[in-house]
Order: sequence, then C-alpha cells, then structure tokens
Amino acid sequence: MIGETTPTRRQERHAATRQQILDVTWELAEEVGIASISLREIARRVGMRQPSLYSYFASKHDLYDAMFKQGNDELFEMTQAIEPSGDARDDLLRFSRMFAEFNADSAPRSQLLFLRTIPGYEPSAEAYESAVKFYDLSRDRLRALGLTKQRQMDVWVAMLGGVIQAQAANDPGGDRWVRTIPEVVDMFLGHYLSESDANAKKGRTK
Amino acid sequence: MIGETTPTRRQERHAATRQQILDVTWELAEEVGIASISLREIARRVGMRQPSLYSYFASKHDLYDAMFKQGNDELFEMTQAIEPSGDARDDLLRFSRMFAEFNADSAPRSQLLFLRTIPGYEPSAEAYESAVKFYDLSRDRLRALGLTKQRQMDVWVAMLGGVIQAQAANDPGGDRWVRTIPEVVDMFLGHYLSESDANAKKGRTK
DNA sequence: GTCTATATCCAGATAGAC
DNA sequence: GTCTATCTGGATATAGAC
Repeated sequence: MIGETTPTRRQERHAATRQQILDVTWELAEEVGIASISLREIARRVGMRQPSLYSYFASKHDLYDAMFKQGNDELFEMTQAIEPSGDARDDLLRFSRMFAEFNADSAPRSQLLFLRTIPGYEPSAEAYESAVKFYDLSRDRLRALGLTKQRQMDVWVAMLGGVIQAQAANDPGGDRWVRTIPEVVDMFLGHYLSESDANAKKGRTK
Repeated sequence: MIGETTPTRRQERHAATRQQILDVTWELAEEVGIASISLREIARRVGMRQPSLYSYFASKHDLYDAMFKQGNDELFEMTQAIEPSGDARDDLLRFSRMFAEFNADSAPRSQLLFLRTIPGYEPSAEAYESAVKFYDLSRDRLRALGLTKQRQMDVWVAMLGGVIQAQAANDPGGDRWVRTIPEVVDMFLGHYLSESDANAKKGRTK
C-alpha cells in the first residue's frame, strides 16, 4: 500500500488507545443505545478527560464513522470466511445464519449499520466504502448461488432483513424468527430457483 | 362510554389546539426526524411559548405517546376499511399494499410505531393498547385467509416488514421494493397454503 | 391558559498552558 | 497528548405573575 511503513512505537500506542476508545464506546452503546453515547462518559471510562478524545477522533461524527467502518469490515471478513460449497441451499443458509447472528450479536451495531436512525449522523463517503465492499462481496456470493437477477436479490435482501428486524423488534435475545430461516430459505429458493431452472430448460439442456 | 358527555366550547377549543400541536409536530418530524423534534420549535410553529405546551401535554414523552396512539388508531381504521373478499391472494395483497403505503407515507411515523429507536422513549401501557388493537385485528384478518398457525404469521410479518424496511432504507420515495409485493405474496401463499391444503386433504375431503 | 424568567442539566467543541 | 477552563448552544421542565 502507498505510504505504509513500519509503525513507530508512538504510532502503535496511538492505535492501541484508539482501539480501546472504540471498545469502550461499543460497551457504552450496548448500555444506553447507539444514539445516546456521550464523549464525556466515554472519556470517563477510558480514564481521560473529554477534550483528550480529540487527539484520537476529530469529532463525534468521526467516532461514529470509525464504528461504522469497523462493523462493516468485520462483516466483510465473516462473509469471506464462508467457503462456498456449491450447494445453493446450504450456502444461502450459512450466509443467512451468519448475517442474522451478526445482527443479533449487537443491536447498536445493527442499528448503526442498517437502520441509520441516529440523529445527525450519516456515514462519510470514506466510511461508506467499507459498506460497499461488503455489499459487493455479498452480491457476488448470491450470484454464484444462481440468484442472478437484481429483482431476485432485492427480494432476498428484504426477506432476510425482515427476519432480522422482526427478531430484534419482537423477540430480542430469543430465536422465534431466526429459527424460521431454513424455512424462509426453502420458500425463497423453491420460488426463484425453479424460475431459473424453467428459463434454463427453455434455452438448453442443462 | 363512561364519563363521556357533550364537550363544552372550552373543551372543544382545547382539543382543537391539541390537534394543531400534533399536526405541527408531525410536520416538524418530517423535516428533522422523529428523534430530533424539540418543544421549542413546536411551540414556535403554533405561535406559543414553549412552556405553554404543558397545558396540552404533560411532557415530551406524553406528546410522543399521543403520536404513537394516533398512528396506531389510523392504522386500525385503514385495516378495518378493507373488506375481506374471500379470495386469499387478493385480500393479502390489499392488506399488504395498504400497510406498505402507510409506512411509506411517513418515515417518522413508521419509525415511531415499529422501530422504537427514539432515545428515551417507550410507549406507555395506555398508548400500547392502540397498538394491540391493530395487532389483534390484523391477526384475525390473516387467520381468515388461512394463515392459522403462529409460525405462518410470524413469517409473514417478517416478509412484509422486510419489504417495507428495504424500501425505506434503500429507495426512499421510490417503489423498487414495494412493487415486489405481489410476487412475495405469491411466493408466500404458494409455500404455506399448499401446506395447509395438504393438511386439509389428510383430514377430510374438502 | 399564557406569559416571563429561570432552574437544571446536558451536549460537543475549542483555547491555550504544560 | 493531556490537562483545565470555557465557549456556545441546546434541551425539558417548573415557578409564579397576570
């Protein structure tokens, strides 16, 4: 990468403190909600005064941006870690469960990444790049399962998102909706893969 | 009803002003987001000073409660206005479109009723009763369409909610997801009504 | 019911010494 | 980098006169 060199000890310390601040912020967000975190309380928890945070983040907006980026990067890596097996049902199921688990793991993170209801915050263009990376990878993975049309992907995005939202809203911490995922996968694939098959049959003998 | 009598002129004026405050608050919420409304700005827009609002609402929480109740009451009436035709696909389609339209009509209202991400606000028990009324009516309507099992209803709640959320998040003001509703209805009914039919066939000749 | 005045509390951000 | 001190601005809510 351009400009990347061995970090000095000072830079390492800086990065470590920055990470500590992020960790504490996620903890606080779990307690009070992602929209209600305050720089004062974050500073208190890391043992600093509130203005000192500005040596690590230029603003609260910048802190949200770092969290947004971190969340999307984690999601990207978890998606990459799923090796496609070739079986569409199995792959879609594993991807869906991973994504549902990721969202259930942290309500504030889910809200930050996908709901975007935090007063005054919108991701910067730079932070948004991390989100795009995940979207692109997911799109490729879904394509490989035979979901080649935009409309098929749109519907699947809605289905899975719906299960996740219903889970978070109506049974947080439980599994009443998450456990319907296999059934929803079957319903979806039953409808759309037969559609693809029908088209394939028309064109050529597979 | 108990204790209900003809309202005096004073009571009528009070109710009218209260409604005007609510109207202005919805307008403001459209502009700044439901979480960012302020009593000062609401008062300014109705031509009052901020403390005067307390003659109409006991607190900001109380104002949110009135909005929550109003939204759910509207939704209840719109649901009631849909006359069941007997055709499951048609009825589910009309219900779904109405519900999608209701949510698309007002993002703040949708967030207040279904997302519950407003810092510091949770509906009071009294306001929540309006939500329960709508849920009960919807459940009865879905039952009449042959969706008798809890799991079927859970899945449908997720599917429709997913379409609505994807629409709001990814294409606000458009129809990229809303227009998939007929297809999603067919996918859902294809999967679950055949399941019911199969059970019905086992039990008796229909 | 409406007003002025104010209590009380909180937030994010900046200046400048060390 | 971290601190103290402060700026600036916002919020909800209440007291009490009229």
